[in-house]
Amino acid sequence: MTQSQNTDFFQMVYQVVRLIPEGRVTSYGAIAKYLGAARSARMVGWAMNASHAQTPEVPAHRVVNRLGMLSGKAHFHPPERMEKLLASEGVIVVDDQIQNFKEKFWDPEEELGLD
DNA sequence: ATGCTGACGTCGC
DNA sequence: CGCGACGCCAGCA
Repeated sequence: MTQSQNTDFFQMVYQVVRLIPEGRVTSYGAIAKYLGAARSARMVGWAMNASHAQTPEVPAHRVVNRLGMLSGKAHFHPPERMEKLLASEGVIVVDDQIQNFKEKFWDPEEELGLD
């Protein structure tokens, strides 16, 4: 935390999202919570908005709402790209809903460690 | 400069 | 147990 803590929030989100292993998914709130902004889940999604501009392509398709629903699917290029990527990684999506979401869920706090 | 919206989530009633 | 309102912060009208 020696660094700033302003707009770096976005960078933090990208960082965590990039750590998501293939075939796994996480939720905006999980990331936000891990960053210490559980009430700022919206910002996580907003960060995803700019994620496409990031050099290391951020796997935003691995980030969904806590319901396992492809809420941001409509924001992809094209929208079907999201489930296509997920399906390519072994994540089954039906009706914009991830199957076995709880099983595919990847919690940064649990995988990366609380700290 | 002010206000509303937005890829969500939690708290309240 | 179901629905409503609020909070978070940044971008855009």
